Amino acid sequence: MASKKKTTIKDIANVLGITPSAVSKALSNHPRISDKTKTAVLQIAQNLNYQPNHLASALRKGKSNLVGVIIPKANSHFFSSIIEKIEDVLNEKGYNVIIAQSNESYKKECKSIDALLYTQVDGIIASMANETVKLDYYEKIKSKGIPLILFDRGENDLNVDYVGIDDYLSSHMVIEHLVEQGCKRIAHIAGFSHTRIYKNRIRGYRDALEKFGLPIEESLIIESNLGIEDGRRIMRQLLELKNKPDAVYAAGDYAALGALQVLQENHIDAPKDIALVGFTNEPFTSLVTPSITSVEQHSEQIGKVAAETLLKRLGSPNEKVSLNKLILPAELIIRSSSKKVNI
Amino acid sequence: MASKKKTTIKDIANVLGITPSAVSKALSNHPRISDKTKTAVLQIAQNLNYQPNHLASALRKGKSNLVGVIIPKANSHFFSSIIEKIEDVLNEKGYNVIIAQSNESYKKECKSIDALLYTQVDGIIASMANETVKLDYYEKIKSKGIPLILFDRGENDLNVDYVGIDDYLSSHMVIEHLVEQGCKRIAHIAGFSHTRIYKNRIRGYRDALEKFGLPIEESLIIESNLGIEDGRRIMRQLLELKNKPDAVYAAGDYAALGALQVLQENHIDAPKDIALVGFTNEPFTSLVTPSITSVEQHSEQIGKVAAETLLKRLGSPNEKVSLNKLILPAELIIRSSSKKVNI
DNA sequence: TATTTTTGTTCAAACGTTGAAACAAATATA
DNA sequence: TATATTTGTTTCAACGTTTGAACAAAAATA
Repeated sequence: MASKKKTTIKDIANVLGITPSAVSKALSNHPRISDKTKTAVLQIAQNLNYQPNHLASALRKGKSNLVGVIIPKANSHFFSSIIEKIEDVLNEKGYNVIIAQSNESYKKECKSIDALLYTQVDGIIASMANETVKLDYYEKIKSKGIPLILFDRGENDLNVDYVGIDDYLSSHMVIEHLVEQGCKRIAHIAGFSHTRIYKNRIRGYRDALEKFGLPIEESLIIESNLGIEDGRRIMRQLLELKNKPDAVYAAGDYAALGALQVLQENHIDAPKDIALVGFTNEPFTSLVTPSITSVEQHSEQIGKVAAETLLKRLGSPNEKVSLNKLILPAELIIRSSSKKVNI
Repeated sequence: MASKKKTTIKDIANVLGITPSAVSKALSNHPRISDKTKTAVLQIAQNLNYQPNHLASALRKGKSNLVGVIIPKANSHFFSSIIEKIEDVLNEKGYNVIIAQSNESYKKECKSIDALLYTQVDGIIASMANETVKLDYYEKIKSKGIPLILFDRGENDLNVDYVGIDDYLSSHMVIEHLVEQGCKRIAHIAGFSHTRIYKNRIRGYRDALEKFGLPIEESLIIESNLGIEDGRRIMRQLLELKNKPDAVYAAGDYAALGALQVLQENHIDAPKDIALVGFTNEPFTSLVTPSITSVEQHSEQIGKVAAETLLKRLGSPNEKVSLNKLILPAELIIRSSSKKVNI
């Protein structure tokens, strides 16, 4: 079968009686190659079904045209649509994208980083695992001079480009909305405060309460991993308080969903008895009954901007471009779970 | 900064006063290299922070250790957990995984295939886009002699290894369950019959009805893309029939969810009035109320077997191993939406 | 016609690693 | 002690492409 031996630039050269180097130049449209040769080369290349050997050219050029993307989990609309957008933008410019999932594990994240470095990616776009507190592996990327862009889950200490939303302001939007609905005791199912975005959401929550003259009660702020089970557990915990909240703001949609389930199991009406707001605007928030109010982060936009920022870095390497901290606007999507009927 | 020039095998050789080739052999634990040199090399490699250049070794060895995975959309538990498992198995053996999403588009799928081939992947694991009917690009993979494994969405005509579940039997399980619940008029929200898996689900549905002595009515079988909107549209259509069904079997969970929404909007009780069964066991099926009965395909298992099958091909290339058609068992997860209370 | 410029191509080295073959030294076997 | 074997290393070419320099021929300029 013809499948065994791949055709190389050399084969084309032989057919035409010219040198491989001429073929190479012809293929890359070098100005000094005659149009005659160029068309001839293209023709033969087609005939022989020539496919350039990326490995060889990458080696020679010291550039792999591969970009690594590290995400906690592809299994969410948020991340998968970001990836889709990143692919769009980078493919357009001739880059291919390698996706690695950390599964929220620090160890897996480190392995992924090593794998990407080993594959000689030209750049990395990443969102950190929840678990990650040590930044050594990210420092490693930086120290190799490989452009690194963080999105969503970033870390200020790293001093790299970042794309995300204004979590602090988003919390304000949420609280403002709930206050407008007449809520006075707003609980916060929070993410772990060692992660920047969750810390900011907590800060925003506190400051907003203060702004609206509501008291801050520590018993109403509970940190977790924001999974469904966390939401269930914490909601139960909140319902056991002598003084129950009249609203719950969860920093993640899955936690919000868990909370909703517990409310329904206890025949507590959302939004009438307790209003509920989530975060991330996962598709299911609009599918469950009642639909859940949530914060849309415009993931495609985040993906687009992250990819474009990387391209900028790749275009002008080791240039001392000042750091980009790109904060995109978020949007509160108001649904049934927080619309008090009596208002 | 030290980041600019990467240390190579040559640098290590220079430090130790030996040849690059000796270093290479030491690093790959060649038996003829003395332990003394080996430890020395390892030591210096560490000191100089040496990272092997994958590109060079891949070029030389004619093997990239990269495997491409093509999926329609990462945004589902089914596909993302398959990927996770594939990564597990392949990373273990020193392979890295490149993920490409086709977004159910034939054009994007073709582009992805080209990108993977260009990147010189050693093998490809793929699940075909719904849209795909022309197999030319998959033939291209085959013709290059690159191992190809299909899963879930496969195609018999391609003559390649396949991993999936027994769709025909799964339909039988569903119908049997519904019949046990006393259902007599079972509608089928089907996938497009040009796709093998959906064709088989339809065949299973028909044959099972026949087996249980139930009439087959063409008006109760409607093909679609199985999105939420499709489910809604088709459910409305079914409710307009003079003779309504008493059960609906959807070949996809999203379609089932859409159907459920329409039932609730029309105050039709599931399962009492109309029982409902979905397919794929997406996480949300257990989260909505009522929870939706669905078919679990054991995605991790599919991922594991697909990866292992590829490894087998990579291990013994161009060997005439007979084709593997691996059909794994599926499982019906019975939930509220199909449990008739009066039985 | 002599000289410069332009055009189209070839030459040769490089990218970093690998592995077969060659080789010398050390060790074992006769 | 002479010869065979083993051990540890070096030599060298190769993987396929790219690129700057060199070169000859053709075209333009003087």
